Amino acid sequence: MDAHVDTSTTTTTTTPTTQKVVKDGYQWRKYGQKVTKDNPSPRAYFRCSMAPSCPVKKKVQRWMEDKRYLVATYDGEHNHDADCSIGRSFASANSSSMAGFLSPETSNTSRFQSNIALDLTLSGSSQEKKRPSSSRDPMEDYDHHNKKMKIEEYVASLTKDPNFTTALAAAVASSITDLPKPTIL
DNA sequence: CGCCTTTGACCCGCGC
DNA sequence: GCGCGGGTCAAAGGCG
Repeated sequence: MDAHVDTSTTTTTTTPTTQKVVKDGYQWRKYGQKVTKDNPSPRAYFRCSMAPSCPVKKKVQRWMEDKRYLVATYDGEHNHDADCSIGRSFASANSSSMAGFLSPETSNTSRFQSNIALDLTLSGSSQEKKRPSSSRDPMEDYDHHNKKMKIEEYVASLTKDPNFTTALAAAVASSITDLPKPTIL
């Protein structure tokens, strides 16, 4: 699959299905939540509920550095099609595994996953995202920097990248524009 | 009525 | 071998 990475694809397709349809074109079902030691904020675990056999998992946790933001980590590949066209572009972006930011409390507390996911490849600092099979886990990328590097640190380093900041701002902005009631601080 | 969210407990793996 | 942490499963409740 070709990597069609485009932030503008943050098209928040408000699928009129129910309300559990996330903007990335997939339905996610929460199956657990846990507070980790590294980050006092609870980490939520989601699975793709569109296909029972879909191995994709998603972890969402508030960014320790700035709790207004959420960090989403995708694990695995969807073995089925997305729900809508936007899902396809995201599907290619999310295909292997990646971490992304979700805009702050732009919606109801527990509906946060209904926001947008920003592909980190846009940061320009980690263009090599989709390898054949070696680095399916995001941690693989962190290893390139430091074995001890944690997600939060990785994220922090990314924010120092002006390209990433720009991409993040763009994504957040587009999400605001798209959301019914923006509540960004 | 069906699906999703929430919470607690249990299990597995890793490090000391 | 023990302890700690992370991740997953299962049951109950709530909402659409």
